[in-house]
Amino acid sequence: MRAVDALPAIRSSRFDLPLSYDAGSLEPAIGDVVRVPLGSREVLAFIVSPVREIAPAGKPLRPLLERLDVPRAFDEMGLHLARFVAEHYVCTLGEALSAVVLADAIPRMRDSFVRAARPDPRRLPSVPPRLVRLIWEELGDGFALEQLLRHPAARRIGDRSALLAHARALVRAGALTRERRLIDPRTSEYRVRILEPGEGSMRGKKAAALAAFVREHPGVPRADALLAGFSNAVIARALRAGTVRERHARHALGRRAEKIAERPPAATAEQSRALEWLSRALDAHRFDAALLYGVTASGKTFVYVEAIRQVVRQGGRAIVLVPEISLTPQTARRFEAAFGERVAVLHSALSERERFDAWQGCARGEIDVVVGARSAVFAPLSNVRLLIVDEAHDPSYKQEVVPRYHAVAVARERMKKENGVLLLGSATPSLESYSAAKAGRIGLLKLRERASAQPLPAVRIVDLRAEFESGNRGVFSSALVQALAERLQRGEKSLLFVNRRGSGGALLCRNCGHSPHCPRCSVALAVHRSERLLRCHYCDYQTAIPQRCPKCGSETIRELGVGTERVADEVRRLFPQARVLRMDSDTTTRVGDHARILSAFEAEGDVLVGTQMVAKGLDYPTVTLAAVIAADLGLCVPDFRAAERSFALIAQVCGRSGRTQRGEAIVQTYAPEHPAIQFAAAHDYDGFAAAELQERADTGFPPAQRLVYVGVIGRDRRRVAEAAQRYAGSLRDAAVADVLGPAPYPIARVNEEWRYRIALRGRRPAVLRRLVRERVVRVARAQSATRVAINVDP
DNA sequence: AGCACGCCGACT
DNA sequence: GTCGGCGTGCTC
Repeated sequence: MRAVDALPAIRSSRFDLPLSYDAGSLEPAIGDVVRVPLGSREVLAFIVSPVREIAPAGKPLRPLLERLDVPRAFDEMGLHLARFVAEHYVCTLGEALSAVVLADAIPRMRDSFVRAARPDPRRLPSVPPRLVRLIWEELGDGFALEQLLRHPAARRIGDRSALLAHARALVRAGALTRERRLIDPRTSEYRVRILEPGEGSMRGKKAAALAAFVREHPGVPRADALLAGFSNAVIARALRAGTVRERHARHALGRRAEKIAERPPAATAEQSRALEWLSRALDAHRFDAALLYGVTASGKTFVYVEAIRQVVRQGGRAIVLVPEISLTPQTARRFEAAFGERVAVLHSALSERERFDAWQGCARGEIDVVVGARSAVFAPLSNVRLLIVDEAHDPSYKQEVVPRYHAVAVARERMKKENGVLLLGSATPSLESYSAAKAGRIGLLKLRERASAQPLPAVRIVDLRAEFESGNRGVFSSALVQALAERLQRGEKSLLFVNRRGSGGALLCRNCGHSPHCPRCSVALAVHRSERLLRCHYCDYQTAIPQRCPKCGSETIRELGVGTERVADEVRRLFPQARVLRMDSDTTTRVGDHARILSAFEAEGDVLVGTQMVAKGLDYPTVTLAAVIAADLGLCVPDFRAAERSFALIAQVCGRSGRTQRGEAIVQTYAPEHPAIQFAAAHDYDGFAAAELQERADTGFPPAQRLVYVGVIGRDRRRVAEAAQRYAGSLRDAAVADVLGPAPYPIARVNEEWRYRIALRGRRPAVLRRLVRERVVRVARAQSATRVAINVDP
């Protein structure tokens, strides 16, 4: 008999069991989507094993019902990486696969209901007559459960589980019959919209710019035009006027015939050394890894491109991971220019269809180089010889929802499996990769010089305490005001980094000390002056800004701290003639906003005010001043990586300044003596890393030891606290790891749920994982009032 | 006795 | 995630 293992495609943290089925005459391959019986139901499942011949044993296997005619959901490497993620991050294989497969490319099974006989309400006392009336008078036959759940009248009758229970009762009574229908995936090939130059002419600045853009890049996908900052309205207008035409293309890959004949600059001595190391490692055809430690603007991308050239020349392939935020056309361009149509750039502006096409292009062998954010590490490319992680220290490589994987760890596993080379690039490496390089466990390639030979900017630390004492209550120190004035006078650009969006922080009543908090989360609400709202940055609860203190009625309720909005206003007040732009998650809600703001800044801006997103990847020659408005804010967060993150951020912000002409940086702080600030100002990563590694060794935090967080979450605070105590007690009884806590999370309540956390610490991650599996995950299945959230290597 | 509800464990 | 089995407790 021919048996094969299939994993039911059920997203559950409680179901983690590949089941064996009789393959019959089907020829299922790994990653195929099949229909299988499961108990009394039929569900979709993924094939997770090759077919094997077995002797018919006691009880017969149930059969595979059908192999669906869709492209396979993953390949052998995808399955291998999913298994790695499930094992390493303590989640189910199904959860891990959800990171590997494109959900929209998989058909779905949908429940729908067909009406049989309208029931007599007296015979079904448990079902509200209102619901029966709704179903028989308003919904059509074959209505989906989701349709019922979305109906406003139904929502008033009960919540999801109540409505589902009622529907089940009606099925049992014979009033409804239930059908399972297959919903086709939302993707299909050959359907990418691309833009080409047209004959028509029209007035309008934006439309003319679009026409020029399309002439420059004929065949550019519509998504790229959006990403480049042209809005749908502009595109629609240009199409109507005929200045551009749109057509459907097979996929977005054939377009880069444009050879940006960019002659590669000659390599610096340091770049050559790095490339030689990589060349040797690639030729060795076994796993190797290195840290490419290069200061800001030292030409890391050049090394990536040249190393990939070698790989491609030898018939291999490469993946480049970049933090989502740096996925600007600027970065992607370098790779497109070098590798043309053999590059797939996976960015957030792609539609599901385009993403699917790019994925299929990989699977069909049409792609040699993939550039993308975190999830691109799972791209179905074969023969990947080189995997590059740019800005490898960036926190966005850790996925914060299940599966909570770190792309660098997955990249490493992938290269081990494929005997390839892993290259981690950073100006401020994570302490994990830095200590690995220092200890000789991975290679260390250094780029100490900026490619332009410009020195790093001089950094001035401004003590805000002294500023306050001398009577300056404003956002800007006098040094910063003066530096800004000089830049404006000389027509140079400035960058102001603020680590908080909105106009400010919390409201605080100077009379009674009251501060309005979110009713669902335990955080203060942030002031958003321009929208005249208080907003929760965790659940987005919104309410009006009170004029008087809601508690004592005093009018002395004021903002505490500053955000991007307030800083931008302040610049405009001080320098009315300055052209000020703001960039944060409030001003970049739509696709293309990011690029629109950046190009406006490049073209005619004087001052750019922003959060994290201005710190990374920006490369504008005329920025000669970069400033951190309040450097200590990041140091106050209760996270063992607070200093590391602050150092990286300050170094990055400073690195934006003076890339091609001499620049300076200003760091405002209430804690000028803090090592993270001192070392960052001195451009001394090695000094910082040595001090911080010593600190981690003393306190037992990573990389000295490994960490697993066990979160216990639920609506009832007492039950959550009790469950957390039980888990902690049981973990301590095992006596194989340090158990810290439980303690409330730094934000103890989010969306009406309480959260307690236990930290497990030990030297051997496998021991920690086994402990969590045996004493938490297994037990958690039986608990319904609380759930657990496991975070390995947080 | 008949039936709704909640809690478990099984699902190949 | 979903189903069915089983025990409990309520109503006719």
